[in-house]
Amino acid sequence: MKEKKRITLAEIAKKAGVSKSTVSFILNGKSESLRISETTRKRVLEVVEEYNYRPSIHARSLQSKRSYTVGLVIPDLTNFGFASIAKELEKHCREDGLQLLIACSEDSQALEKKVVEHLVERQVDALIVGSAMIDDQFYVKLTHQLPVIQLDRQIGNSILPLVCTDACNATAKVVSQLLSSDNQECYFFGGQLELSPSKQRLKGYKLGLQQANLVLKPNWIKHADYQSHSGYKMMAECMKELGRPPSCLFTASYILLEGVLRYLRDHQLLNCDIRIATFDDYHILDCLPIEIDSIAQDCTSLAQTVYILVKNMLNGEEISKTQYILPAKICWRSR
Amino acid sequence: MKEKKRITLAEIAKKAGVSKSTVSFILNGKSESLRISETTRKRVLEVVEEYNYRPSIHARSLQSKRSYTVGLVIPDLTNFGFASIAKELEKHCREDGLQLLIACSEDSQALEKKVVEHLVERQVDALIVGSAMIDDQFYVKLTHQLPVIQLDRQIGNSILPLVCTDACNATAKVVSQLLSSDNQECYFFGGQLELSPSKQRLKGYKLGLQQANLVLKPNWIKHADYQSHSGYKMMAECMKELGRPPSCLFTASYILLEGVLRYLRDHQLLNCDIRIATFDDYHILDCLPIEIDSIAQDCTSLAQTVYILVKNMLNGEEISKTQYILPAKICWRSR
DNA sequence: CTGAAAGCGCTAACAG
DNA sequence: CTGTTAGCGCTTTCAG
Repeated sequence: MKEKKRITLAEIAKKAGVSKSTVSFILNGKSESLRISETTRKRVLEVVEEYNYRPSIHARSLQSKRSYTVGLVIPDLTNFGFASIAKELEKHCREDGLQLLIACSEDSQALEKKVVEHLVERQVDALIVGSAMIDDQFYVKLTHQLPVIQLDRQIGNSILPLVCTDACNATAKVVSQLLSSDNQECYFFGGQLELSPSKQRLKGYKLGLQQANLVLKPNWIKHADYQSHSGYKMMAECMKELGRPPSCLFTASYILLEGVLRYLRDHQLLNCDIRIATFDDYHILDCLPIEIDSIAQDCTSLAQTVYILVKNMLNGEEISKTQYILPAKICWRSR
Repeated sequence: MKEKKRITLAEIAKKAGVSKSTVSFILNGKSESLRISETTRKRVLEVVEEYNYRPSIHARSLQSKRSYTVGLVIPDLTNFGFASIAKELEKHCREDGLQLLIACSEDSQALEKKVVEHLVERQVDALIVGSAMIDDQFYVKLTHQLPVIQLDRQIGNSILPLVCTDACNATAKVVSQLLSSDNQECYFFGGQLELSPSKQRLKGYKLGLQQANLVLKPNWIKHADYQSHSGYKMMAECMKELGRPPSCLFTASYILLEGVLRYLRDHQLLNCDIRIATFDDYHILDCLPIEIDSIAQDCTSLAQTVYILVKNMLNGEEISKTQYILPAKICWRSR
């Protein structure tokens, strides 16, 4: 591994017969304002081209106190939604010469704090977090150093900038549709209620019942955490209560749905009379014997919106609107 | 956003009443070799603690010509396997004070080249690539600047370091099991044959047939690309050829399987007599009416192995073994 | 229009 | 054992 040392600004300057600053100005598009002659400009650019010169990002960062990086903290990269957003964000960043730094918190508050601190040490210019915290104090403090934006999840009633999906209305719509064919029963399986998305989904569920003129029975609502086996257990509980599968069910996440489906499979109930809808959309839902309506987050818009927000904040622009609730997309399969 | 400017080494030194180098040495664990007195050491560390001082990574990078970052280029972050590996790698890196920079190539050679160049500009210390290239020349050149490691995919017969899954043997085992109950037919649906994983899976399929003493019929093998609708189309073709579903089928990826399942669903064939096995494991396979054996990559081991390799190369150690073919795990559901 | 020079914050010789 | 000093490569005044 030969350490072919990179060529520097100084060397380029010498080869082009000008001074370092001239090269620097040209490279940073300041030739205009400084009225650098077209000939020098061309000559310099040729040399730059010839030697395939690339400025050192570290030297620049040191100088400018910017790192040209953006931190993204999400609970889990293997979660399809977060992965999609990460992927889109990475593309946006790259196109602007920024670098996205991705870290996972695994939904642990302690780990989240740790990875954020790591990113801050790296001097990220901005931070985007899908947080598992229940108090935004930690992030509010950070705000003195860099812009912080909440993604997908709101910490309490934090007024920090936020971009997330309108889970409530989509859920309501899906749930009331579930009930349209005169069903008189609809269960809700959810995860940790502390998380803002959970709250919104539950709220939407209740709204949906209301819209269908159905009075909620307390035992219809079950929740534990977003794990497959929790879905399985809730289904088992439900069966015990009813002696049969519920006529309608809304699962607050795909992973819970998996648990439910596994239960049904294990008990030969895949062809029973049950209507299901779920939050999260996966292609596999097109392949199941049960027709399951689903709610898809618009990851492209989420990523785009959050990115624009980041850019604006980095440019120090005054932000008027800081909270964005984006509509979800409903994938109807039952009709 | 107040730019609370960070405290510097120099200030710490002044506050502790010592010189910059003393602080630097202490912070870099060189107190031993330089026999710095325990008292100064303690005093300095106290000041560091008090002001919560963190060295500037950029200044250090500029100086040391290392960026303390590792680049990871994968085709797609929303692919569960790659996401898992990325997640694990990120953890390993973070624990060592490195930062993982993730970028997606979307399986485009042009884009891959671009993102790699971006990462190289960022002066990543090492590069891990799940490449879509068919020629390793580009990477061999890079080798002069930094260590490059192939992950999951081998470019041609490239002798660059490689960590991947033993798809061949796992596939053979699964295929021969499919055929165990005296089936006389087994189709193979695959993706782009240029990609090394595809080759290995096909090879394994053939080996599996052989082990089951079945003679391959050319029309059993179909391939296009790794997209759901390709799986759908191959299945349609197959139906046309046979007038019925094949008795056995191996899909070379989960995404192709999805297409197949969608076809079966659309044509009310989910309960027909078909045996399927697939590469890639997903939990949802536990929930389907068809019992599908699957092959799971051991992402944890892949990540760990590739990380150890990276570390060794970064330490400039002589690497004796550079090609690692890790066993896959088979998830039996049919028995 | 262009060049000289002063840092950005840190490391590592080299002197004491 | 500790301090001085010279850069790392780039940006940016401030003088020509």
